[in-house]
Amino acid sequence: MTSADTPLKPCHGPATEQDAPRRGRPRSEAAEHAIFGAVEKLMEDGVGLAELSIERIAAEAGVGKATIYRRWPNKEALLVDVVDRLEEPMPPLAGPTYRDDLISAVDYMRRRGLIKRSRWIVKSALGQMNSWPELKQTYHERVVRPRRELIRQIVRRGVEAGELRSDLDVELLCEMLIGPILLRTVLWDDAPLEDPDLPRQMIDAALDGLAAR
Amino acid sequence: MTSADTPLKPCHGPATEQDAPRRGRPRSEAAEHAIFGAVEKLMEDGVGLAELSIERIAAEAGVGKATIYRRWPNKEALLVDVVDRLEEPMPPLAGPTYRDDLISAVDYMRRRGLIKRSRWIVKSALGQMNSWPELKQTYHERVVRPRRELIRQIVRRGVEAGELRSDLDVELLCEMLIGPILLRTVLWDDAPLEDPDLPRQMIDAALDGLAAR
DNA sequence: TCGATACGAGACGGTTCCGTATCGTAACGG
DNA sequence: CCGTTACGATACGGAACCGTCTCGTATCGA
Repeated sequence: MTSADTPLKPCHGPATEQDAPRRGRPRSEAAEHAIFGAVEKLMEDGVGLAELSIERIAAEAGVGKATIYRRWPNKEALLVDVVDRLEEPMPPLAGPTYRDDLISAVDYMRRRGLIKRSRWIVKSALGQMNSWPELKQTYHERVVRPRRELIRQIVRRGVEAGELRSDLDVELLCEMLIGPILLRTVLWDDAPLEDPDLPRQMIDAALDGLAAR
Repeated sequence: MTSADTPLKPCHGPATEQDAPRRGRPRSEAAEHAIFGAVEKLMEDGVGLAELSIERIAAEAGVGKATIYRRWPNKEALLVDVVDRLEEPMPPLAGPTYRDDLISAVDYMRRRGLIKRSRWIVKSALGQMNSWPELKQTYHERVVRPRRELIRQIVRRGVEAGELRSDLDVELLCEMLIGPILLRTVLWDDAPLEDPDLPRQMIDAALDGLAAR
C-alpha cells in the first residue's frame, strides 16, 4: 500500500477552488485549459469518440496523463464535464410575439448547429446513448431537456393566446416546429445552415402550412 | 511466407455463390446466418459500436474468428454488409394523391423507427460519420439518399399539381414534411411511434399549418 | 479414396489503451 | 529552508482486440 497513505481526494470534476486551501503547489489552470482545448480540437478534427483516448488527449494538450487523472477518475467523467462545459445557456426570449420567440429559438439551434463541436457531441452522444448511461443523462439534462422545455413553453403561450391550433397535441406542435432545423443539424451534414433567414422561413412555413391556397 | 501459396480469394462480402464452383467443402450458409444474427442481436442488446468486436461477434455466433475473416477482411467490411442487408426497399407508392404517398412514406419511416436494429444503425452511423468514410457512404447511399429521393419526388409531384406551395424551396418542403418523424426516431428515444395514425396527423398538420384560423 | 476447402476452437505476436507509479523539477505555505 | 503538492514524462502490468495461424474434424468434387 503505497498510495493509501496519501489521501488523494477523489476530486470529481475539474479543480473546484473552494474547499480547504491546498498546501503544496496549486493546480495549474493552464493545464486545465489545455486539456479542454485539446478535446475540443480533436472533436473539430473529426476524431471519433472511440479514438478519443486519454493518452491522445494528453499528448495533444502537452500534458502528462497523471495531470488528467488527478482531475478526473476516467475518460467518461472528463467527457461528461466537456459536454457540460460546452453548452451555453439558451438566449433570453424577449420577442413581442410567440412567433418571434419561436424564430429566435430555432435560430439558436441553427447557430449551435454551425459549431462543429456542438454537432460532434450530438452525433457521438447519440451513438453511445444505450451503452453509456451517464453521458446520455448529462446530455439530456443539459441539452435536450432545456430546449424541449423552452419550445414547449413558447408553444403553450401560442396555444393559450389562441394563435396556435389547439386541436393538436402540444408535443406534436413542438416537433413540427423544430424537427426541420434539427434534421439539418444532425442528419444532413451537407445541408446549409448559414442563411440567417432560415428560421423565419421554417417557422412561417410551419405556421402557414405547406398546402397551396 | 506460408499463406502466399494458398491463394485465398480476397472475397469481399459474404459468400457469393456465383464464381467458379469451389472444390472443397462449401461455405456454411448457417455460419453466415449465425454471424448476421449475432450482430443484430448485439445491436438489439444495446451494445455500442465500439464494443462490437470481431471476437465478441464470433463468440455470440458460436463461430470461429477465421470463419468471419474468411468472408470479410475486417470489421468495417462486415458492418458495411450488415447495414446493406438490413435496409429493405421502400414501399411502392400507389396512393391516389400525393398526400397519400406522403403519408405512406412517413409511415414507412415510422415503422423503420420502431425496429431497434434500424435505430441502432442510424445512431451509430451518425457518430462514426467523420472518422469512417466507408460506413458513411454506404449508409447515405442505401438509406438516406433513397428516402430523400422518394420524398423529393412526391413533393415535386405535389408542387407540379399545384397542391403544394411553389414559393418554397423543394428542399425546405421535404424537411418540413419528414423532419418531425425523424426527430422522434433519432433524437427522442422515449417518443412514441406506435400510433399508426401519427403519419397522417403529421402530414395534415404540415399541410394545413399550425396557426389557428 | 483422396485432395481441397471449411468448420470451431484457440494459441500467438503485436498494438493500443487503461490506470498507477515513479522519476526529477517547480511552485506554493509556514 | 522545508514539507507538500503539482507538473511533464515515461515506465509498468494488465486487459482487450486485431489479424494470422495451426490444430483435429467435417464435407465437398473427382
